[in-house]
Amino acid sequence: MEHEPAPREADELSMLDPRVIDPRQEIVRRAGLDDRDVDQVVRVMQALRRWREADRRASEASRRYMRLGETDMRAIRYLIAAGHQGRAVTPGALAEHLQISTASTTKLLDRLVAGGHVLRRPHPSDRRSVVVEVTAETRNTARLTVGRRHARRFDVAARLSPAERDIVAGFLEDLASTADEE
Amino acid sequence: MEHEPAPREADELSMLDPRVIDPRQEIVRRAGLDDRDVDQVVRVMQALRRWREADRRASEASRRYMRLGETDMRAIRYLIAAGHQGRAVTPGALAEHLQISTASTTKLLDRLVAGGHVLRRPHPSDRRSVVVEVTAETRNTARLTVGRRHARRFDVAARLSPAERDIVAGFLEDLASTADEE
DNA sequence: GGGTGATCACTAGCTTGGCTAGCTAAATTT
DNA sequence: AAATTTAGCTAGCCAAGCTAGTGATCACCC
Repeated sequence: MEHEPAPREADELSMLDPRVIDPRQEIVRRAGLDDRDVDQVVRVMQALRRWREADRRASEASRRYMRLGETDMRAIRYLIAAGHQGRAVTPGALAEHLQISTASTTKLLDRLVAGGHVLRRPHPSDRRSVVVEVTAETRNTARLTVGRRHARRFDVAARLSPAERDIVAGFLEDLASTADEE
Repeated sequence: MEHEPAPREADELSMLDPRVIDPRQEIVRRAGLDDRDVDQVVRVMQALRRWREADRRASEASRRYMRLGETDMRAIRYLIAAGHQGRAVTPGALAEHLQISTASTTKLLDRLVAGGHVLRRPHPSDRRSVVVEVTAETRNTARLTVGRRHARRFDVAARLSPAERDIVAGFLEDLASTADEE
């Protein structure tokens, strides 16, 4: 088995280039760019894709390490963050955040309880309900694995100058709100 | 915080701030940053997360539109890209690309064939094998939905100056290779 | 207070999309 | 020509979603 770093990425690249996806070049014409500009923009978009893929792989690795599914990991991250802010989380709130049904959340919690990752405690004021808490051990493990990934990311951003950080942050914010449109 | 539109986002923010995730502040100390720097870097990372989330939602929307699962959509994108380069794709190659078993690929192709998205043709030179092709209609639909998303992204990058594009691309490339480390 | 509808988590049972194991036909190697 | 490898498929399992429906509790309104 060969660990191909290159062709994997290259395979889908054609869809990133507006000259390919949009044969009539409307996008390019509208933006008023020349070929050099287009190449540069494509480079940005390739980099964006590369990062997203790399990050996906990395977070998959830490999930594997903790033997958790994707949703399970999201749940734990959410619970840790909420706990950090002193907010109690009920199964219903968790379902809402994860955008899954409450039935699936019950099963999710059963899994996490069985794995020793969370506890169900009685809700202090509503006897129908429950408060979910992450165990100390899982919290620490998650902090270590997620934290390390974050630290590396952080270092990269830290190397930028303040002006560069503004440019990058502004670009990403624009991108995010554009993606959310419509 | 500031203009945060979604509490949804804010919920997980604490894990993005190294002052929270790393109480002993080793990350910050190592990078030699003051509080203002940290805020700025955190802003970059929040923006990065916001974009990733927004993009995830957007691509989910186009999957819903085409009534396809995540893997199914990836498969179609791959097939379209390959077709564009004149490369024939076999089920085996698709399995390799998607990183799923060949058995799952058979089922995947059954689904896609049933939905009228792809065709199985006999392989021209290997009678054990098969060539998979996307139907013209699905290709067009995919181009429209994926393409529109891309066009919007493209426009954002196009608004940057050439120098800014270099900064952004460089940053993202660093980020990607850092994420792949270890 | 006492009834009534809403809300909470949970259970039961289905569906989907992965997986491994094993098959047959064809290609390739010896 | 025989043996091995490779390609895709079938059979059957499992994990993690879903919808529908339940019982307990809450909140409101008379």
